[in-house]
Amino acid sequence: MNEKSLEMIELEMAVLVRRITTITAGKRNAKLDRAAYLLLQQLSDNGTAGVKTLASELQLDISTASRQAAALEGKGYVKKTPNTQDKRAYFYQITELGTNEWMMYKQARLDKFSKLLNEWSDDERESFGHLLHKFNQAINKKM
Amino acid sequence: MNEKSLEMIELEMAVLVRRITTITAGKRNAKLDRAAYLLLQQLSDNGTAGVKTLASELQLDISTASRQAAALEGKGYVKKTPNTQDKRAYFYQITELGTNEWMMYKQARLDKFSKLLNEWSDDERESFGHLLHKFNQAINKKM
DNA sequence: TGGATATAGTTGTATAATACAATTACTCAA
DNA sequence: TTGAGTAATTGTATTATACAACTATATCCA
Repeated sequence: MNEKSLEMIELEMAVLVRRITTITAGKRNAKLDRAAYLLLQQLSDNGTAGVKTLASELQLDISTASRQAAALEGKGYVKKTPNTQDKRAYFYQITELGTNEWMMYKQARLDKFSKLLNEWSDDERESFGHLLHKFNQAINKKM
Repeated sequence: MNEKSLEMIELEMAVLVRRITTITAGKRNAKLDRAAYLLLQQLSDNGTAGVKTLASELQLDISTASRQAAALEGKGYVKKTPNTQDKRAYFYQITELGTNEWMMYKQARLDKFSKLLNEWSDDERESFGHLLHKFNQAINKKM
């Protein structure tokens, strides 16, 4: 294995996380944070789910997922309905308001990425997306 | 611009940050955290620096950099010497102990990445490192 | 030259995201 | 029918961060 590439990935990954933390830290006024965004994305993609499922999909502790879901419910972005089969459990479902907010937030993110990457070639963007996906899969599989 | 690639990057980036947060969150016993690691890296690469410089290089608030530097000084990983030219300021320098810890932490990270990426081709690893670097530069320039 | 302004660093305080532990209410199987 | 297991919530602690107030020093200019 080429050690130089490995070192580059290792370093740039640390820097990337630092930068993204900086960017997403200051936004006090934003209606959605990254965690909420991914949670809504899950519900939007896969329909209803309970806290346990959400936590496992997002690789969060159940308690964290529970608080996030409760926060989103408070804002009216998700609806919580009791599971009549299993009275311990609930179904969470994204609301129309939640869908709207989620789509607006997503569009804002897309705009930001679009500006960041507007000088890249189509090849580079495609390759980057593909490799990021592959990397995330590797994490899922191996950690 | 190919919208599909953009959407892929946007989504995978959110997932990546989530995964990395999960990975780095639980490590109570680790001697270094990511922030400290980057700070030591700066001092290791560029020699001495004051808090203000470190903060600006890491894109942290000065107060945060100050606390991190103080924490590292407490552990004996950096040495703080007064700047005799400007008595408001100090020079921070990595110690031998700090260098050792930093190198061990770095090696542990490299091992982890090595395992994650061991099924990738050299081309993929090189390309990923290069694109990550390019992305970080874009963030630096445009945000 | 001395007072106003700027700067390096520290410390107080607040916030956000998280994990772990304890608890509650319920389910299920022996 | 009771005891082990489970879904969710809530209490508590930790960590990383930013912003604001402050201290000590430096610099600038009238």
